Amino acid sequence: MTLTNRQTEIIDTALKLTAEGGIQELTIKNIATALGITEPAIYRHFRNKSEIIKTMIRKFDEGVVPEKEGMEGIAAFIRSRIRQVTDNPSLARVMFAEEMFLDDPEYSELLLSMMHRHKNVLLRFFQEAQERGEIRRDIPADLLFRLVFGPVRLLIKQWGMSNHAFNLQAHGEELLSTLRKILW
Amino acid sequence: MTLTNRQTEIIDTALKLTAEGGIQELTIKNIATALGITEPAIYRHFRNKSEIIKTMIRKFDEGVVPEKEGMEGIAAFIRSRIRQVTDNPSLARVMFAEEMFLDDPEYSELLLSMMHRHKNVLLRFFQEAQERGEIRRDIPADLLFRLVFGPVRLLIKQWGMSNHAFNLQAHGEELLSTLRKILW
Amino acid sequence: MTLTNRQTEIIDTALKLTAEGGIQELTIKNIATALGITEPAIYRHFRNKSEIIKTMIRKFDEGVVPEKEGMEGIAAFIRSRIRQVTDNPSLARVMFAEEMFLDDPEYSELLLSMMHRHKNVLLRFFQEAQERGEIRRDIPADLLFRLVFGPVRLLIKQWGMSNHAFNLQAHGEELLSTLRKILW
Amino acid sequence: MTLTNRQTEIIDTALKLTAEGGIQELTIKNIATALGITEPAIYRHFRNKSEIIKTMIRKFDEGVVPEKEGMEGIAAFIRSRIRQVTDNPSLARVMFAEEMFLDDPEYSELLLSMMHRHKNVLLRFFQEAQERGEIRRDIPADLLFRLVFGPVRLLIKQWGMSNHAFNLQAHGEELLSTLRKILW
DNA sequence: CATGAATGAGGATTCATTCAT
DNA sequence: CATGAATGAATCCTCATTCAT
Repeated sequence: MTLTNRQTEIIDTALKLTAEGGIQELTIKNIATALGITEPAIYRHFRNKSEIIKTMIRKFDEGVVPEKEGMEGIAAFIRSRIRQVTDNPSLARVMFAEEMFLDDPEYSELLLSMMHRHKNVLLRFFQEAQERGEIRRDIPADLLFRLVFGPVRLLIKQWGMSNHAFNLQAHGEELLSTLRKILW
Repeated sequence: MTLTNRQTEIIDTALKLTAEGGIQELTIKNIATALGITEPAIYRHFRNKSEIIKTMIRKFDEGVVPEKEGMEGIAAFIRSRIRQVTDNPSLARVMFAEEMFLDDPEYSELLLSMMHRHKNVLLRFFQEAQERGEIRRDIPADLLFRLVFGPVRLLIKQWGMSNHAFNLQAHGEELLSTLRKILW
Repeated sequence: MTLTNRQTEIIDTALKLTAEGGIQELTIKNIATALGITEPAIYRHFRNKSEIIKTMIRKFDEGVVPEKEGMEGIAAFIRSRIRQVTDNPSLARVMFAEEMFLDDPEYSELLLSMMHRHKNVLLRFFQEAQERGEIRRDIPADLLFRLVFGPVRLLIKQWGMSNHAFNLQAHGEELLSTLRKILW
Repeated sequence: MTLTNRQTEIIDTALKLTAEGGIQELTIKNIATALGITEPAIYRHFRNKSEIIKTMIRKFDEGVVPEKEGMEGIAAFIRSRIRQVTDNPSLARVMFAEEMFLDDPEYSELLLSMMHRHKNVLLRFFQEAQERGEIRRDIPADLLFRLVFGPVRLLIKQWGMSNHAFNLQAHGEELLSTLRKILW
């Protein structure tokens, strides 16, 4: 996914608009106005709105899957998510808002496939962590996934909804160490 | 919040439409068509679309706050959420999708105030639970909230996104007992 | 095909616009303005522009196929076409302009199927006429079709392009009797 | 009308596009894409779209008027039309579709003046043919024109609409000899 | 001779809402 | 309690054309 400068600008604007006002605010006109150009100009850079949204969604996914193993992999995944979100704070309000893209099956499928891909990677991490004794063994991987990523999602969401009122990174580390503590 | 029959029908339809296709599918026309009436007829029952959405949002909140204390209160809260959602499965895809209502400050405030109210009640429960020794004391209440309700939210969301592919109540109980175990 | 009053008005306007300025002039806005209403109002009466065009095309076909036989059938067909066109002069510039509707396969198919239906009826008439000795037998039916309907089409087209500068009915009768004479 | 190579390519593409999808498909973008160049490049070769269309229309007229007399002239005219169309099959669907160019008076006038010029030449041929006894004298020239060119037009149109499903030249000769026979 | 980026005008369509009946 | 007909505002998108490079 290599984007031109203008394309990146458009996607970033789209992200910001969606984060601030929901999908309803994501209109071609709003993007164009925010960029100081006219609506038709957008179409030189993306075939249609659908392509913009799909490119935006694909951005949620950028380089999150780490090349580690076990508990290390899990921690790396969480940290990469947090880094991604602090780098581009708009993501915090959009990344886990799958419902916002429900209207077009194309989007929901894209999102769902991303979710599943991540989940599979993480389930493997959990299994490894259990085998290595990094995590207690009496909790099924599925449940572990929920116990770990439920809080991570909620933390990021709270950070977004609070307009970044607290230090996400610090809270992320705190969450991580607490998770380590209670899951073993 | 006493609703006439027709009003209840309208809200339920609104809920279903939003759950299935996102906010974008929630149009007066879609509600009217689903109910087999015409668009102007809707306005006999609600002043405008805004009222419909706000009534819908208020439904997320129905009788969730239990009159218990400590760990009992927390468990009761979670069980009441799960009951609410199994009673009206559409809620699962809508209830925690705050981002969907971002476009109108009126909605986000309503939602946010609900979130805060719940959070305060729950923080009290956590404190009580810690004081009573039902929950370990070395985790700040804020973090506890995330650790408990992150997974609950994710569980309900997964149930909704999977089109109710698993037994939510059973998974809820499993989650609850695991939480008790690890937070001990 | 029963149309409401408004629908008939819309189709008649569409016909007139197309006749006067070609397909390019057939816009929802032009129809609406001609009728003194706004564009969205049109959509109360037709699902979309496509339905308007298809309804318009179907009008070319109204009651043209006579219940006669042989030469009588042919004459009746021609006279009914001429009557149809004098009743609604806009038809003259549209009816045989199949190329105007080339952009949508739905239209061209509709048009083509109409053409074929008519052709089949007429080929039968020609055959009957030849069997009865009303028409000379040394010309294949296909060619007869061209010899008769080529001139009819051209006559109607000339009438339309000349802004109805001559008496179509009289010229039609003249053409008819000449055809009888030369095809003897 | 001397055209550069690129101009000829543009006109041929325009012709093909119009033949295949009607005037609506004749856009600068479609021409450019078909030629593998960008839209602004078109404007190096034609001042504007109007010039393209007018050049295209003028092509309908290329070398059709023969230097013969009487029946010979008529036959030559028909044969030249058929040759023109077999040389460039797209013409078959465009040449006699005057209605397609109705939206701009400039085009319709151009087309009409062409039609009239041809008609005058042909009327002279008919007159000569009648004087020479090549054609029966009891039919007015106007009507003769319709009787001959109605079928010719229809034949060419049928050939175009059928995607050149039959041998146009052979059918043309058959039509010609039949015309000779019945008009004698 | 060609492109990349842009624009003003206009296209079809949808939306929430109103009003007379 | 409901409908039929309408509207203003907004949506996405396409078109011919321009201009700097």
